[in-house]
Amino acid sequence: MGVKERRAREKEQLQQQILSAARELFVNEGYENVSMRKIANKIEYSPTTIYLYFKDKADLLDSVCKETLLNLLNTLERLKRDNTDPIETLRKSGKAYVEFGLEYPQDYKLTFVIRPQFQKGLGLQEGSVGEKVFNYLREMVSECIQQQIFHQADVETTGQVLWSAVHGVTLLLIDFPDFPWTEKDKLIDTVIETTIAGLKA
Amino acid sequence: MGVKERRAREKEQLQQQILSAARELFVNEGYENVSMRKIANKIEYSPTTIYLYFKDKADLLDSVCKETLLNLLNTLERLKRDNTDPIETLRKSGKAYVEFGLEYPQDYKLTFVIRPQFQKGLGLQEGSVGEKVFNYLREMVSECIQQQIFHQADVETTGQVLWSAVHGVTLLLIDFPDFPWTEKDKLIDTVIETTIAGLKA
DNA sequence: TGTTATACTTAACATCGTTAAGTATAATAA
DNA sequence: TTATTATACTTAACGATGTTAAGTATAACA
Repeated sequence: MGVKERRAREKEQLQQQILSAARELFVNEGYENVSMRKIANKIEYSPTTIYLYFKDKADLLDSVCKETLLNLLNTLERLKRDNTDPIETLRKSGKAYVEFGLEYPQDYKLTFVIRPQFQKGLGLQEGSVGEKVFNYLREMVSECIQQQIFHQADVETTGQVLWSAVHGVTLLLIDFPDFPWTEKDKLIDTVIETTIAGLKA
Repeated sequence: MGVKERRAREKEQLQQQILSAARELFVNEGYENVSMRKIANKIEYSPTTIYLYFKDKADLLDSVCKETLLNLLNTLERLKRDNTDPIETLRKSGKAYVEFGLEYPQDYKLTFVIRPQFQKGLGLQEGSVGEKVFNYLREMVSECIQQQIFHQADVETTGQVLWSAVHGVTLLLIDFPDFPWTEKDKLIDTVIETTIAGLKA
């Protein structure tokens, strides 16, 4: 009776194959410039096959995003495990957050900019990966406040200020690649340092 | 010999009519969901007529955004005229920037998020209104540095850090209206205060 | 060996941005 | 006033898009 299991395995493999092809194309060519036919070509199936595995193109991007956000969450939580100093963890987390956005700009923009526009409140609703990421930020900030590193005691506001800073610099770097930015790493570091310094003051 | 002038006037009127229709549709339905045919319908001309006035759909978006940016620039420059204290002007400008974004969220997103996606690098090039807005920021930061208010002497980096902060909080407030934010004005003020404090430190 | 469910494909639809060719009409010249 | 020319706009079409309905092989089962 292993037939059903094998079939299920094969389906899952193809689903993953579609997902991988879509990710690669989305990242390299941009969501709008990737057609279902292009994805189908890449995996050597007919375009309609994709619809047996994903509701539509947006669902496909949704799935790609969820995967990458899980990666981000993993990266962040690994950081927390390896570090004991909360302020240092916060620093590294901020950097990792921005770098994630720059590595997967399409995913980042869909999740944090495009999708909320059409599906209001769906980006950070309960149980979503996005919410888990913000919860991670809450925990870190909370530790910093407990150790009296930050002057202000409001976890929520402090977290939101930090998030604004990293979100802002991430999107600016993504959206205006030709602007004469300060060297990328220096800018990111300065944004994070400035915000932390401001919270300490 | 007023014929030519009248003709030119009529052409300009139609151009403005197209622009207005496009803005209204873009803002209400989103750039991607608005077709050239839909715009044409609204002004009761054939779709191809639009191409006699604008190179393509992206050019149309470009023009809409330029208008929006000019509005923002006007708001900011009025602020500078009324104020002498540079740090106070900076504070108020930051607040005005965010409030502009929240008052015209669709325009803001079109200009700073959607357009760069379709017209790479065209948002802040030389002579553009976007560049003028950033130049305004440069001047203000420059004055603050001259008066030795900010510790760091790098005008560019300092400006970019400030921009990241206000851009970030603006977009977060627009895109996640259902998130349990700290009270709006308090959050905006805290973001600006924190960043300025960090730059002073 | 015949039946049925599964996995995939073919063909088509409506719509998109955009271009080339064509047509009225207004302005000019005779 | 009439013929010519320039201007403003439209019609028709192209290739490509996301997506759906209908059809076809093939594998699994009775």
